[in-house]
Amino acid sequence: MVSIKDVAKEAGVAISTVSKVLNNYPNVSEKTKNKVNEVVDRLGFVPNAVAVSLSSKKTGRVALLIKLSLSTQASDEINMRYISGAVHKAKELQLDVITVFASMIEDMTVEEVTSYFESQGIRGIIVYGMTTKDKVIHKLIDSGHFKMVVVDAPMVNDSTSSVSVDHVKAQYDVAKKTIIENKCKKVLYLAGEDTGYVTKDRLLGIKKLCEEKNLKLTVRNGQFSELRARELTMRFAKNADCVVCASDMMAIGAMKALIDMDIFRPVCGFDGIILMGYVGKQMNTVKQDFTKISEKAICELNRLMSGENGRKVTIKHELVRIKYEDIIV
Amino acid sequence: MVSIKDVAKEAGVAISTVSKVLNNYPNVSEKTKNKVNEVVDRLGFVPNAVAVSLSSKKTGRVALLIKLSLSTQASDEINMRYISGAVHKAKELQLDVITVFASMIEDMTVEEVTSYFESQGIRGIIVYGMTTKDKVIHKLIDSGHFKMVVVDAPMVNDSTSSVSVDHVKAQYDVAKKTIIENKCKKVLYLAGEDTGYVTKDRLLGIKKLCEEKNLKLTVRNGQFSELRARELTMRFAKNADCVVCASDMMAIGAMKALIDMDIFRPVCGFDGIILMGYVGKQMNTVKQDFTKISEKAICELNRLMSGENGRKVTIKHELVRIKYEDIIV
DNA sequence: TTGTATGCGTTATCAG
DNA sequence: CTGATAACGCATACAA
Repeated sequence: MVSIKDVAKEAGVAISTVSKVLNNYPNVSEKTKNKVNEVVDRLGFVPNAVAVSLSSKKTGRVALLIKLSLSTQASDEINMRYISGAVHKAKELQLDVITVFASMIEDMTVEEVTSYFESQGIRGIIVYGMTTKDKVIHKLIDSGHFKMVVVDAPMVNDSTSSVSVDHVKAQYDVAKKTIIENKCKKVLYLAGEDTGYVTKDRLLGIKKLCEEKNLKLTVRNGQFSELRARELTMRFAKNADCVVCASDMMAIGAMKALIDMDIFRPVCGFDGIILMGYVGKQMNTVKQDFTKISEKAICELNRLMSGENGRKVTIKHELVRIKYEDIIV
Repeated sequence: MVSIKDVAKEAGVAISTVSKVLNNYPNVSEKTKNKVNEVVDRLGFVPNAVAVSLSSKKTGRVALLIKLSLSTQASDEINMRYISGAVHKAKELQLDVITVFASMIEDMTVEEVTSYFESQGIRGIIVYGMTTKDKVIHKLIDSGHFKMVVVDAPMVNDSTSSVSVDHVKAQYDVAKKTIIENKCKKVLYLAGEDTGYVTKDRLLGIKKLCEEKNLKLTVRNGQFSELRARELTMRFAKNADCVVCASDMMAIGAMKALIDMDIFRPVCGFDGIILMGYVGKQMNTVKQDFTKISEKAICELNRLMSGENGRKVTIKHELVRIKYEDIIV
């Protein structure tokens, strides 16, 4: 392993000089700069990241905190998009990423979590899919100990940014499109887990729409569960003329139930997962670009880590219909 | 941040003594051991992983090298299982994991890849889904520079282990079951990408079966593609009485094609992904426990890193039929 | 059994 | 503009 010492010796300069040209310090003559760079290239020297972070006390190390709740198709797809978006962007920004699953820290106290991350040299954390019940994460955010970005939760303070699509508007938009296309009057809305922040927002969206359009709205808690959506659809769909769902998995459950019941109701979902193409019936849904959301989250974390303050970042969404022909590869 | 120095001072001993009790060295009196441990607990001291690895020159740091080939349902599900299995087991073994996507190193030379991983303090690498065309990875393995575990590829040497199910037997088993259940005579086999190591093995399995049972075998290259499987099924399924596929995605493509063609042929797949439950028809398939495979891979890497030699590890598979009722949550 | 001293590879602070 | 030198937090050979 070629170290800075080797470079220094070979170039006939001091270690500190090499360090300076590596880090683009001023006050280094062009001549020595060139000489050092030449040697660096020739020897294929790459700074030892471990030593750099020990010395500089800055790790640029980031943790992705991911919930592996239900092991459904949907969550796998979404989490993979999150991870790959983050990892790629992180490499670009020279950050180092580790993946942590919520289950790994679930019975730790804030202090334990803090020292765990600290011992790992973590400076920033991205939290995906946080709920109101995640007390430890709330405390972590309040402590201001780490720079944090929460995806799909409204936390913002000096060291915390939030990144998400506009769930209120997105739910409003997709439902409106579906309802107008089918001239509906009575909406069955299957909401998500009531501990989720997005659940509240999406509910706001559908309520706003129904008030505006003067539609009858029935809300049931489907807990983001395909099975639960299936049951609720069986029970309540007859009295409605469309089923608006707060997630694609619920939309799929609802649609499959309707097919089994042999009645037709337009259904719309939320997320834009590939599985929507396999159900046999097309549905409107909100396409969230999870990769991009995660890239933005990394960028935002980078911003925070360079000293800037937290803020709210909103990502654009898109309305789509997912067909089998479109997704088959 | 509480350091070893603080602990030493508080406990009234030398830093080296603290280090010794932390690392369970012999020759430390019970008394000081207790005292130190008490202080460690009280102060909530956790060793700084960065400093540890710089000092010991051993990082225990591991990279997961993942291919993000086609962004299909299947690969997301499989990769998430791989990642979560590895991350969890790694935490248990006190290893530190980073995720790297093949695309991030695809246009690097071996030297560049080596110094990249080296600079990141990586000592071991798990390669998922390697193909015969991955020249750089081959060279990396030959170099013996890192401890490596290849999942689904037959590489083994002093510093390299392979982990996978027995693809020959698995393909043989699942096809046999399907063929016997349906009394088939003429098999259409849709093989995978011919650069994949598993492709060869699975092909061996089906060939063996067909010879044994004296069945007519037609082999076509479906490239693990759902679309390609669809096309091939449309073209060739009429002349066969069953379709054996080297992957679930192809099985799904084939089954959907058969439904559209309005003819029936038993179809079997390979992998055991959840999506199989959404196709409407049940199929036999091989269930690979990707989480466990990845856990084993980490264990194996840990073994290699503690000085042992590479070997071949085989994981058990299972034959299943995936029904919608089973997977809905 | 315990403590001292040195080094790991780098950055940063000073003199020169 | 350049070069010693002291950190960073910990491990470890060696001395006591």
